[in-house]
Amino acid sequence: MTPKASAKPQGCSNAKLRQLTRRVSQHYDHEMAKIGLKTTQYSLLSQVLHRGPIRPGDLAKAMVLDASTLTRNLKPLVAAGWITVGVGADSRSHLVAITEAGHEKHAEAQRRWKAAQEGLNGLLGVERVLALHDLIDGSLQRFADRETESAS
Amino acid sequence: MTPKASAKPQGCSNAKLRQLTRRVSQHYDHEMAKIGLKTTQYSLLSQVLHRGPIRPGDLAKAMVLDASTLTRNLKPLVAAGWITVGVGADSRSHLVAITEAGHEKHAEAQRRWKAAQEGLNGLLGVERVLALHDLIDGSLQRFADRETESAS
DNA sequence: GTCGCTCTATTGTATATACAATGTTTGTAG
DNA sequence: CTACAAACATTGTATATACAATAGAGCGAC
Repeated sequence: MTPKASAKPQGCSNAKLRQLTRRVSQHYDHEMAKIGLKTTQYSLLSQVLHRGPIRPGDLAKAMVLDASTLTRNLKPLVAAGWITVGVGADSRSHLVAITEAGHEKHAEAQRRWKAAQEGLNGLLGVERVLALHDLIDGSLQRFADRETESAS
Repeated sequence: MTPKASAKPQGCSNAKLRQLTRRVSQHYDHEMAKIGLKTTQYSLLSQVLHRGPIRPGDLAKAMVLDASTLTRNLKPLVAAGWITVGVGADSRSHLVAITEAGHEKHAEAQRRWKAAQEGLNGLLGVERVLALHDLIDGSLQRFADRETESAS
């Protein structure tokens, strides 16, 4: 038996992940704060730009977010006039879309995002970031697969 | 130039990380919910058990948490009688400690935590989890190093 | 000794997050 | 056609999170 095969993760995977997420989000937030945005808001704006107009439920699924969380996260963006939530074909469903002002804000924010992204690459090293992306993507896929299975 | 050297991370590192954290935290939370705890609360209980009695500021630093966040996260645990916040030697500093009931709750919760941890290992694969731990630890170290530098 | 500076922690305010409960609309069984 | 189930989104409630502002206690300079 190789050492690798018998090694077991030490410490709480969840706690470690949350710690790193706090650090990284703060890094991005400090950049975004210069233009009055949170990184979560930039993410949302970006997703609506690329996927919208889209129903809230579908957007929540795409972002791996609870639908109720999405509803609440949209509020400040709607209040700022960057996003609209209108009625869809079906009167019980809605449609989320980006506005002109939203487009402009996104373009402005994208420059900050790139700065933050490159800052992180510099701090952690590009190879480490690439490795992290791979592991995260693979892990997210496992979660997604499990959901698909259980639905069958 | 090798392909590896020129590769750049695609997509937002922060968004990816947050997505995975949501998934993983939900996984742990579903296990912890059986005994009426959030995983963040288990983490806190665990840290106070191992490090306490400890001053709030020191605990916050150790957990990479804002001091104000710690103050608030302690409240439900203090209300439940698992943790106490008393005065320290210096009358402006406090001391956080675990109670008898806190010990018992922690022991109960630890069994759930182990189940969640092993469930995650099974879902993602032990090697992937190990690789994630390494990358997270290395990344956290980079952040910590930067702080030390800037303080010098 | 007292005025200001630093250290420590908490409270004010806003967002992020999720589960449970609710409301509203649509479809369907009878 | 009516009563019930399914689909969709939101609101109720609680915790997590951070920055800014506040409060209170020690410590030094003079």
